[in-house]
Amino acid sequence: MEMPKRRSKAMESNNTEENSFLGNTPVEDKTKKSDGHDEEGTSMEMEISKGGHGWLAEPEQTNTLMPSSSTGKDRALVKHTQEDELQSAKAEMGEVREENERLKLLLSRIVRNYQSLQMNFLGLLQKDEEAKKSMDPSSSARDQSNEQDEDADELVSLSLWRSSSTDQPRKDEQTKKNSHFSKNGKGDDEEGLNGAGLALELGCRFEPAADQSTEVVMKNSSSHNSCGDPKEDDPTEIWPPSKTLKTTRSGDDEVSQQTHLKKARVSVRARCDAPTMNDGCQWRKYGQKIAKGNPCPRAYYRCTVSPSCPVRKQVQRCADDMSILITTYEGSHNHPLPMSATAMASTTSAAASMLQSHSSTSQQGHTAMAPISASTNLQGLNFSTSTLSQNSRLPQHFYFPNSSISTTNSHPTITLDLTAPSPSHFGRFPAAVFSSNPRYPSTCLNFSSSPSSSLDHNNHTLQLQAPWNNNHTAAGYLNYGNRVLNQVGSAPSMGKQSIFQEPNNLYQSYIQNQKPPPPPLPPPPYQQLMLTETIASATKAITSNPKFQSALAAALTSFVGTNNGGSATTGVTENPHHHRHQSSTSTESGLKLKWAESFTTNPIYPPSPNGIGCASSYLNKSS
DNA sequence: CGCCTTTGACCTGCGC
DNA sequence: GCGCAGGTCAAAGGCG
Repeated sequence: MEMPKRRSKAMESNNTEENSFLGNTPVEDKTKKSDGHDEEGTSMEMEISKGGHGWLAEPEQTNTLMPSSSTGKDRALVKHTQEDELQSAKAEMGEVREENERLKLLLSRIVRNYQSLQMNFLGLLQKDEEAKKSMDPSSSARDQSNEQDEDADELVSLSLWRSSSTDQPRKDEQTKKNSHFSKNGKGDDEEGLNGAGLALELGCRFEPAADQSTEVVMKNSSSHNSCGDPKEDDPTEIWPPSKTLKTTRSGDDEVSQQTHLKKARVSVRARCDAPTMNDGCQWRKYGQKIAKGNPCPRAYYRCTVSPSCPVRKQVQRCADDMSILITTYEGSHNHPLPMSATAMASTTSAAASMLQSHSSTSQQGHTAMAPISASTNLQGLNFSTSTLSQNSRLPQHFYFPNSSISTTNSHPTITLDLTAPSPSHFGRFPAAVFSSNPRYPSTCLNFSSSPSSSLDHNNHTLQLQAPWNNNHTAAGYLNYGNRVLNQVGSAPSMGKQSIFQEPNNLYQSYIQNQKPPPPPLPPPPYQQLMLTETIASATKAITSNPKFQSALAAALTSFVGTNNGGSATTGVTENPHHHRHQSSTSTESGLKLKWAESFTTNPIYPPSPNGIGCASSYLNKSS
């Protein structure tokens, strides 16, 4: 256990050296880029720089067109210079155009793939409904129905891996997928691309058996975020050079890799009155500790779905706001997950992968900024890691100068902030707040609402509102818009919350004063809407709404500095079954209308006949 | 009776 | 090397 640590230290220094440019200013990045080598994504960076996006503003450009007023020589010189600049600018424009074309292509692929999945989903949905209808008292019918239900469940799970809509036998599919993960070294085929990374990665579909599967799981789930993305199979592309060094040097690749991966954590901040968030998994508490700096005890849970499951979670109330529950996940499940747990699992897995990406590119320690991989797979915030290697070379990142809300110093932590402090709703995009702890980058994907719905084209943010707390479930519906946060990172999520949290602070104070311990009564059903739902629903809205798709395209255009040779791995993954469950089985009264409203524009997931747009009933199965 | 939580002890890693 | 803090273990007790 010590060795990996020491190695990782060395790695960090290595990494720091290799990625030292990450701390450079955008201008420096630009300098690097403009020496003629157009690696993937470079032009996009340039586009961003030129596009008026504040964080990549480029002062150089402004000088080139300075009017000259002196002699003819000077004038000629200036003119010459200007022509050069013009030419280079034109060349850059061309590159940008190419890049845009590629991204358009990518987007269209994503859309096509999505539509295909949608068709599949609808078909399955119909089947399912027919099966339910045909459920009669006869045992045979029931058996059949049950079988179908099981199949459906299985389909759900299996489909999570699908990056195409093919209907292969499920068992085979799963097997293939698993082997595909570990073996498929190429992926330039359509399936690999599949909507250019439109992998339905929900992360936790592994053969629940072997001990060594754990290692595979760790590798797959954390570094392979998009099953269809072939590049992830190359460890050197997944891991920063230093990390690769680490694993190769040790001669104990899997163990050390796993050791490393275990350190990656995903922290979820959500308002929740319950002692723990219902994330769909089964947990057993194995310890509790008072952590320094927080009077609230930290509870340690381990996943009990499978005895060998390495996943741990820590639950702790936020010291500043007791209504906020901070749940930190570590590890990846090595067993099939309940439906209700897939979204969270995929989210954490994906976020962890994203974190790995950050780790690979921002091990600068003192730099309180974390780059973001531009690849945002919004199935549960599935941030593809396939562009890792490029990220490490191409500093297309966002820099946010703030420290993280992360509570750990020894683990790279990504924080998903799902606090929903304000009932205001429209025009939100998740705000990605990036920060770092002293040693590891920490990323905060802030899903909290923002005080303003104004449009600002300097940033592309996505905000989702989590319907966690009963007190905020009035706003517990999803909205999206094209809202931009200026200097998102300049205010850490906590601070950010404080900006627009006043009404809730009142409530929270009230809560804290009135009932320090969470009420023992079970919350209304809609209160149990879990992160899974929020994320999945967000995904739903994200993927189904053309507006969002265009927004996504914009985000891609702005964010994606890396493009895998036209097969950028960014993709919006879909889990049709997941949606089916969510959209068809809801019994939540508080949310249903809102959800329904949110998805009214969604032709794929219309509100259920009874007007229920989104459900969490499947969550209750496991609770 | 079995499962779960509690809780003190112990282990490990990290900083000084 | 030492101390601190985080994390885990495992016995004891509670609960259904």
